[in-house]
Amino acid sequence: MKNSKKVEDNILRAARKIFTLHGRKGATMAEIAEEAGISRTLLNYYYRDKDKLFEGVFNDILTHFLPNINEAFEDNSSIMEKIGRVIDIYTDVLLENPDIPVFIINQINTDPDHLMKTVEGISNFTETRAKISKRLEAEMNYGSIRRIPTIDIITTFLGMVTFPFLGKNALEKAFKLEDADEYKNYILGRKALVFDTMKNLLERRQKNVFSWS
Amino acid sequence: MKNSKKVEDNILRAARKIFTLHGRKGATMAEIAEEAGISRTLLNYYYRDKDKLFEGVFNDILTHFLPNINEAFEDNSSIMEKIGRVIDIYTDVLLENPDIPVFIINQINTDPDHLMKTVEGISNFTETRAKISKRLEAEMNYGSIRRIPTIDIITTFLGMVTFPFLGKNALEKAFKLEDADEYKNYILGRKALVFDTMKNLLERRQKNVFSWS
DNA sequence: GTCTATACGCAGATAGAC
DNA sequence: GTCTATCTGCGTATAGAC
Repeated sequence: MKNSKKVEDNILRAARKIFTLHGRKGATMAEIAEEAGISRTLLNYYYRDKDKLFEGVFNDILTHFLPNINEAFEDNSSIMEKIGRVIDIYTDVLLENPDIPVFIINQINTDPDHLMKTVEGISNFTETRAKISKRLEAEMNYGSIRRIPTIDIITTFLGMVTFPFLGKNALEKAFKLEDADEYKNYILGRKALVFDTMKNLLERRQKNVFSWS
Repeated sequence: MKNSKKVEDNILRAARKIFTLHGRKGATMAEIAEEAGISRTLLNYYYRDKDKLFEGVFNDILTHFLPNINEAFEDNSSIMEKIGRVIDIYTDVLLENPDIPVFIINQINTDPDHLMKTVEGISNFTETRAKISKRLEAEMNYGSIRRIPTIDIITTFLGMVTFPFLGKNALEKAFKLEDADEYKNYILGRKALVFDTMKNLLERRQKNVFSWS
């Protein structure tokens, strides 16, 4: 049983890579099998068909992409401290799983309904989302952060955190990040920049700072 | 000739949609033909094979994605005015072609070399890039903007501008943007937020503002 | 669990009539 | 330019031996 567990993990890793690269339709069982180092028929033994395999990868990715940020909202730290922690958590998870953002974006574009429904069905997602909204609302009422739409907070955060992973291959070439360490250091150093951006987004300031015309 | 031009444009539009959705491998000629409202064989008449069609879509997209921002760097306006104009240009182009970011991200992940080489071969890309770098360098030396790596400027800009398009379908559902106008207004309103973020990134400030630990 | 052999359908591409 | 018919190969999936 220990060995078959190991094989299954390896299959999931290989399948994730190929599905991310060529999409649900474009990926072939043969290529996944080759990437996993097993035969096509053996792959079919573990996952009876392509759909089952995709669902396996899909669920595996979602559980990683939705790290438990619940805990960050449990203690009595300040809102900016919480945001710093969430940036930390997401950055570290994505450094370990850099292909997750590409996979999710493709899923959003090919089958958004399936994605949203699965996400809502997972553990405490809805609960966590409500908790975060409530906290932000309270902070805005109190005046400790600026009153801006939640969608702006979320897209700014996700855009800043995920884009370096979405464009990884191009960034490495365009900016000559030769080895893996250079890329990793760039990502780690970026945590502070993301935090500063979120701070700038949320902090209270004089009016009309947004207009440039 | 006028009619065949119209048919070709329609094919490119359909092909772009299907390639974006299912990838270069996953997209089928039949589905593209159906989307374009013609038969498979007629599609083969216009584009002899799938590769030719993909290249057609690819080049079409690149010329749109690399709008001529050269002009923005020609006059003697301030650096922030230029950035405001570039945000304007990109936002407007992407509103007209919202699937471009997804297509590019997938291309980055499946065949980055091909992408980089094609980009470098296009019009005045290299020249424009050099001009922008030079200008940023000069501003940093002069002290009018903060000294930060170009990669941070580029990823912040591209992440802020493209993410709402990459995640369009999910954002519309999560934040109940029911009709097309609501999404468009959100994107247009976001221009100011992107500008403010870039301003915050580039403006000079006291040291250590980046640390939160 | 892992292999070989095989069946079946789908997708790409061309020939040739009109 | 647009159609019908057809060839060929690839990909999925299962049967069955070991």
